Amino acid sequence: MDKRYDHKAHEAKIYSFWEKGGYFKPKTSKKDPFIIIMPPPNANDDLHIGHARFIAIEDILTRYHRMKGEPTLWLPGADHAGIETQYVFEKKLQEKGKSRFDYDRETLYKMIWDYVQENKEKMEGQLRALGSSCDWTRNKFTLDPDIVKIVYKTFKKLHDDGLVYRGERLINYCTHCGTGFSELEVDRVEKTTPLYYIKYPKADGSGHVTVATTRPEPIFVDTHLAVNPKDKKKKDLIGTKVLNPLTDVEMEIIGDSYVDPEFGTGVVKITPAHDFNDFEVAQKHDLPIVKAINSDGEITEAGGKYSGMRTKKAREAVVVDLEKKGLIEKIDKNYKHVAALCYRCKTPIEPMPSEQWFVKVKPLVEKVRGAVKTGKTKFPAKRFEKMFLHWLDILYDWNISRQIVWGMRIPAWQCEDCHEWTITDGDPPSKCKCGHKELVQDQDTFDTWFSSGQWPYAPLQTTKDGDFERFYPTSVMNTGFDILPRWVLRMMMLGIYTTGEVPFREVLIHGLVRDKEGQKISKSKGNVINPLDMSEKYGADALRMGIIWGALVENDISLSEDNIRGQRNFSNKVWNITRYVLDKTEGKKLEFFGPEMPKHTTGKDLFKDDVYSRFAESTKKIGEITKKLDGYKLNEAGEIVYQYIWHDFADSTIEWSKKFVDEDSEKGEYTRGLLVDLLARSLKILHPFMPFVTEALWQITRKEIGDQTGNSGLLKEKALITAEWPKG
RNA sequence: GGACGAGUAGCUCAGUUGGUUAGAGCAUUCGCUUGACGUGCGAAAGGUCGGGGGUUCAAGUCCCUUCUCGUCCACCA
Repeated sequence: MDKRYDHKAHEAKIYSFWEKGGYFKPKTSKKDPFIIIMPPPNANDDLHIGHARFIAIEDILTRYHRMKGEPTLWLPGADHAGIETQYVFEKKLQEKGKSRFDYDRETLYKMIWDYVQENKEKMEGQLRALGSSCDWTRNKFTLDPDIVKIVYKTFKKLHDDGLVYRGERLINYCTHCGTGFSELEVDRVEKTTPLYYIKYPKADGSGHVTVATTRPEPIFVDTHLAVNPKDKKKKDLIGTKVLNPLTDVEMEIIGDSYVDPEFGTGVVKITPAHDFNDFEVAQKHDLPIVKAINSDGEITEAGGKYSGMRTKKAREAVVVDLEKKGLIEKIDKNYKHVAALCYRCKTPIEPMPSEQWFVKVKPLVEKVRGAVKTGKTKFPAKRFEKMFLHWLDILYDWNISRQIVWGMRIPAWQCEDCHEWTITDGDPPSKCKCGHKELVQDQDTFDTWFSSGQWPYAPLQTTKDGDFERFYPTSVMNTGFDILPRWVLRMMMLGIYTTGEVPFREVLIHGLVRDKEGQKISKSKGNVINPLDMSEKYGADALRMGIIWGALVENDISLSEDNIRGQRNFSNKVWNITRYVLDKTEGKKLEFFGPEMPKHTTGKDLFKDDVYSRFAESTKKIGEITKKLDGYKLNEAGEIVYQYIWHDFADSTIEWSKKFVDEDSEKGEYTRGLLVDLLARSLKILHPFMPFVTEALWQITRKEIGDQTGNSGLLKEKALITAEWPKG
């Protein structure tokens, strides 16, 4: 054996030994299965350090349960990631001076498809490099035809059950991405914007009413103002008329309780087409909804002289015109308000009236709430349960249409004659209910979360016969808190709706990976830690241990290269422990107390007492580690393993052993036996954390001294990955 | 405006139901080199557990209050 552990010489070989040997596949056993569906990484980029963390977490759990003899499945996959991928791809096009409008739908789709396939393969290689023990024979992609079929079926079922409707609603529209979003895909950022106080002349010429607004540009389509009927000072205005400051058209003042008398001037202009509150008010009062802004972010034809201008320019022009007319009372330039931005590209979101497919969430949400309250799905970290339940309270109907090409095209066809929609589970209908045969498919695709919301069951229904029955509901869903509403919530809604059971029994939330100063990692800060570079430099084992070390799973973690280097040193320590044990035992006679705990001789034989207590210490530590793993305290489990192997086994027992280990006496034989026993146990308990070095050492140890261990049962398994987890 | 989390050694973090001298890793200081490993070994130093008050025989741990960070939510034009 080399003096040092060289991870490059072993990792790839060990991985292919596992994969070719079929060790990642769930075995049959009477025990309850353990299954994690991997949150499918987006197939549009390399894995980043955040992926490395969830890979470490899920692989530790998977390997631990596999060693406990449970039928264990970690199911890998990749996400087409609709808007995300289209955004990344469009950036690439931009670099080449092109845009999505230069290609027809089919060509663009094909180009993104090829791009994604290439990335997907690369990403899968990276998952392997980090030691992921997922079952590649069950690998799935969200756009696999059988998955798409399932998603379509769900859509049709929802529609047949009256839970999907098409309606004109205000949606969150990003003029840059060219698509609408659900409210969960909108970022809110505090911004300082001018607040304009605009005078509306009263129609009877008796003065004016002042309105405060941050958005003067759509004033020309406004037809109403509103005040609070409970506002003593303002309520007399209800029913009176003012003139539109830009068009001089008469506008009526209405009363609605949503107006806050304390804010601004207590008078609000109503722009139903571009503001969610105003839209609601307009529906209540049956006001006209006139679009002032189109999907490119330009003023519509209704805007007269402003039409064609982008909103920002139009605003400037409107303000200039109002100033000329002397209708601006004042401008508060330090007004802070919360702006809605596209979560993808940070362009301001325009509320826009549009026809889209919506899912009624109320009935689905109630079942989700029930499942959480009754503990069918648990959150080991309680605070996330609270957060989750809060989300349930504030959910709106879910807009699932996206105006992008990349994704699953919605299986809905509109009749050119009667304009009725026909929904199928994928195949185009031959004719409309009215008998007409000319039907046109909806141009839109599904929200990615609509398909990934079905990920806990869709792959299982397509992999192997019986998988779904065997493995659903899944054991643990591990994901970041940031997609708790976007993803976990959708999976719960759709999972319960489609299968009648919760999609997972526990939701294990993990925190962010931060740099060593605790700062968020971002390209712009230049503090990116590339997991593959780290793995290349210090070994995948060191990276994995480093990335779970020092913080509970649910908390943010600060990762430093020093930390990873420390773990590399640990992997080397284990290597040298094995080297020592093999050096002292190879070809020598070994004696074991046997697989059962040796009897304590209580002072009659001091040597045997020593052996006993060293063995007992390991058993005690194994018990602690097992308990920590069962409670998802991975860092604490890892730290005990580290502490035990380095300080108890190496620093204490190995140093002690040097007194007897070379003797040909009974003491020598028992000492050597103890070393082998503790080595085997150490490799086992470390394996989930550092799979490569431990498996490499297991193989070497078996080869060197496997036939000396007699019927002790130590080292009996051909592969450590499926060796039996020791009893604590 | 609400809700939540964090504040423990120089740094990053553990400390389950309150119970001996408060722990780990990294960093620091000192000392060890033929004999598993210098990616090593041995030792040391370092904390009035954010501040204040309370409950208790006993509080980092429970209660109240306060300060400082951070996160999430919210339609205030």
